[in-house]
Amino acid sequence: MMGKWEAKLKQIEERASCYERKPLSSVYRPRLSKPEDPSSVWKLFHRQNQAFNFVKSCKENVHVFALECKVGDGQRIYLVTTYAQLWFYYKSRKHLLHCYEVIPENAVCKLYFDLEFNKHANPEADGKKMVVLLIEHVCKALQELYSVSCSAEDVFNLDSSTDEKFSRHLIFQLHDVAFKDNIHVGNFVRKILQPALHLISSEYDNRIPNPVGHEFSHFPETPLKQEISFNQTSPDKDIAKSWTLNSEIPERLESAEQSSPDLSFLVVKSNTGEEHLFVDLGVYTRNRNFRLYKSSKIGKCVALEVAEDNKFFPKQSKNISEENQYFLSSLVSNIRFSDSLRILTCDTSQNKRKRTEHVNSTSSSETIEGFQCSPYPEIDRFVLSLVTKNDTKGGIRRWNYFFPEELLVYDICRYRWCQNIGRAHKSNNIMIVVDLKNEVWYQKCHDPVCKAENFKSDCFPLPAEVSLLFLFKEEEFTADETWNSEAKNPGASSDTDWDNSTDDVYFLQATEDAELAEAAENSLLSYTSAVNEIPDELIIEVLQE
DNA sequence: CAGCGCTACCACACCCC
DNA sequence: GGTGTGGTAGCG
Repeated sequence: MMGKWEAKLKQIEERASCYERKPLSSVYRPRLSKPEDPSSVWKLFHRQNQAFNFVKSCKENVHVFALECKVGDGQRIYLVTTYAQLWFYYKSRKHLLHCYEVIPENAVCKLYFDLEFNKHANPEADGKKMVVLLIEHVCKALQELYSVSCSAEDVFNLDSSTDEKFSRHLIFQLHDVAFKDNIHVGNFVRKILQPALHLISSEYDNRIPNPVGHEFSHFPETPLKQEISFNQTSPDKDIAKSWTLNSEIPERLESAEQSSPDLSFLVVKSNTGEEHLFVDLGVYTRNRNFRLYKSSKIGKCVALEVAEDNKFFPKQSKNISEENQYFLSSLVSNIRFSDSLRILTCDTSQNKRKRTEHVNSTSSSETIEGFQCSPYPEIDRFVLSLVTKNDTKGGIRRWNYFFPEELLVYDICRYRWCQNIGRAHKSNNIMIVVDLKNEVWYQKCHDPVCKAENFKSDCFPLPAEVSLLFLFKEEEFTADETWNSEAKNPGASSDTDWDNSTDDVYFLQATEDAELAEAAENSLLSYTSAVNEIPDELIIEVLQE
């Protein structure tokens, strides 16, 4: 035991001295080149953190990929480049044979599945049929929980089977729909597969109370989990409770349609004879590595290829080859912005409770605002001025930047005035969308009714000072060393704030989490606690539960 | 010189009947 | 025996 600690300590000391010798020398300082120069980005890192920090400092729309090293022990290095450039070197399949997409935490992503079973242990299992049934079940659940319509033709079906193993990846190509991040995808998948989980573990049967008597509600604000007390000291128990709560919804839906879905086809045996699910539930963790189309694991020579029963065919394009289209479709975190993009969420009630607790404990303090700034403090201030009328002082809950369209989307809190209905919403928040390209702003909102009609307010011009500042941002760019103190104090921002801005602006989805992570970079020890302190309140999309 | 993020599992301590 | 805690091996 002591040896472990000593080894760890030594490791940390070594790293510390390494950082001292080369203090953040990898901070990327782009030249002030013309924007139309398509400068190439191709950079390797030994550490995932460094790769993501580089992405943030990079003005191109780049992504992190993991490459398996020659040594067969699962060691990886991290490549940062654009999708286009990766494909250019990747397509010949002479290099980059064992490549993984890193699905970034907190990034919007597609619904995806990793499916597998051992053929010898399940001689009677018909893999293709199981895929068909699973897709049917998932589509039905998407319809019932989110009113999202899709079918097998929207599911990119990739095969990596061997004689030993049936193995597939499914990547759902939903139209104008994405999940908030892959943690939410995991919550959704576990939720809709609960009937199958019951079949495996009889323990669950004892824990789940009869749902009769609970009212079904589409809204998470409904206090239907009031009876559950918060139990800080027992995380395991908490999880069990959240399962219990989540199980209420599918069971009620089942009873509503007079038939409970038979998910017994999902139960397979492992080579040791234990019962498992056909669906691998272990692929929904932060920064999950997901093998790329046409890549193989390092020890094996079986790559992911389009399955023979795949029914998804990407749109033909003049500029992009069909193979490239398949490649782009296979990328879980490759989400194109569209004006009507819907972000689906699926929280465990455990997380919801945590968030509510946190809001309750901090909402009165000043600290929240400090973390709610985007890299554009001037625009933040303008947006805040828009959501301040009389006594109502709105705030910025979080912001997203969409690279190709140059859109800043602000989620507003404490101010719900909606131009569509001419009054404030009772329980749904609004958004302010800032279009940097066209120098206008408009309002949208999270209310299901407004969403259903795809409401978007008239466009209003951005004030001259905001537009002008944006024009000058390239010139004003300098290296940033003063980020920490500035970011936590947006009110006192000066023009040096633009130094920070260029860091995060081109990130597909930058949240306060990402900012904090960077803020804590100089202090590795404070990283965890800082992230835990992020104030985060109720969910955006409210169609689930 | 150099991966990452979990979860299942174990050993142990404490508590209560 | 039940329950919580801290630490680790090993899986994906």
